Amino acid sequence: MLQSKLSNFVRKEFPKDEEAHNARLLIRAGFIDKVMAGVYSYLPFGLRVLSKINSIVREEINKLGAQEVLMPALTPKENWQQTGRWENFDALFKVISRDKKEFALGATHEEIVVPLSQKAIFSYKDMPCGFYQIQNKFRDEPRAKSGMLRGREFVMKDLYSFHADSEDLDLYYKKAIKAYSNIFKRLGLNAWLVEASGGTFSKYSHEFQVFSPNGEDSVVYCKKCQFAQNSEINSSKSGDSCPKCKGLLEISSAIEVGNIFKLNTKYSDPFSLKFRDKDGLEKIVIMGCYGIGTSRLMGVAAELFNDEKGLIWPESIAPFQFHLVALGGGDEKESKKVYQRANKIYDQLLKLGIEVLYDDREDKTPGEKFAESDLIGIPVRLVVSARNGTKIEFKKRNMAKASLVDFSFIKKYCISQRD
RNA sequence: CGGGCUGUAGUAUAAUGGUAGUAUACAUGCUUUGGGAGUAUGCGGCCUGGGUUCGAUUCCCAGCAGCCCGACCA
Repeated sequence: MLQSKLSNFVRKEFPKDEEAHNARLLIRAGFIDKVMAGVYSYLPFGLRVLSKINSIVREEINKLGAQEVLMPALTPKENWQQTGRWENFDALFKVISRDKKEFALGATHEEIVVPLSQKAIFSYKDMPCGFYQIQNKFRDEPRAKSGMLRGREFVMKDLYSFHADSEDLDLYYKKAIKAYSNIFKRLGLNAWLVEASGGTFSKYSHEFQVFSPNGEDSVVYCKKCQFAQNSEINSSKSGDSCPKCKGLLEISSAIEVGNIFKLNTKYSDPFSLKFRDKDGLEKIVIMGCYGIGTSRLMGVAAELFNDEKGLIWPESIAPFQFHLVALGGGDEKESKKVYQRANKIYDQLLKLGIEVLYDDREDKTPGEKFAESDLIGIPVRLVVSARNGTKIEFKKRNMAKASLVDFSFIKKYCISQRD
């Protein structure tokens, strides 16, 4: 994309109404805009990152065999009454229509997906079966905080699985854990699988937690055997011995990036979601649910991957792979040549199918271009200038050193990245 | 929902019971071009309502909004 044609949302100052590192950086670098507490717009750069996260999640969940659907955000009161959550779910956003009918904005979709699956699940042969969606969720949080980490509207992938028996659920659950691990690995996140309470969903659950000093959660963990529990179900202190391997327990604050539950019949019961089993008997469907906040993941990445100059995106979710920066100025003829060379490189990169942001703005000084480039945090910066002649300066965002290369090097680099 | 802090220009900030300042951004000109350039000119502002006062952006009260702590967090 040509930067000269893009609206520039980059700011010189951090916003005063955000304290959370992730939101400060994302807003300043022009990825998101704050609309109100806990609600943000995704700007061109931010949307690219979010879309990439969603794509990775989609790929891995598709591999699980789940089917993507899109359910409504506006949902009927009756469904929530059926499960008792119209009254019990405090964070449910409720809206009233002009004829005084009440609705809920989707905070989670058991109440919608169960009646939906009722239309496709009749036999044990119809299972296992999984439906998922990537959609905006609404939660009336008592207090929105930590920037993108706890919003009132956010993007979430929610998957619901349906099974004839609990063994099949166990199997699916294990596969889901693997899928989630793949997702976090691809995002460059070191996520721990942590046992947690099930809240109102079920007896217990598993969370995926990324350690960070700014996390809301607290995790008790053992490096030796990977034992990990949320502090809400384990009151051990740092230095206590691990119940599994007697190793040393440690405690870290952490950000929850995924949560999976065995729902069993909690939501199939109220809707009488039944099927005919091999033995001819009618039985109740067993369920699991699996959530990942993809907009939160963007916040987590921003929270973790940065330095004093700005963001540093992992390749897999960077808004662009290359930031091509042309430095004109000085002698007019030389300047023209620089932009001509840069234009050509831009075209060549596009032909290679590379996502490249091209800073072709002739009215910006080098200092401003560099500062903005670092702030945006694209993994590789390519500089074309009179000083570099026909060579291109190649610099990784997370490295201090730059090197002068030919286009053939860049081509090779792109190919190596694909493998 | 309790407690605390804060609302000044697009953004970030300063001062003040009596004409609101700086930086940046924006517009125009000239100069400049490898780490947020220089210069000149211009445009642009005190959250809302009430109270005290001759006079309130400033003090008081309320509301609204934002942030933080707590409670909550499916």
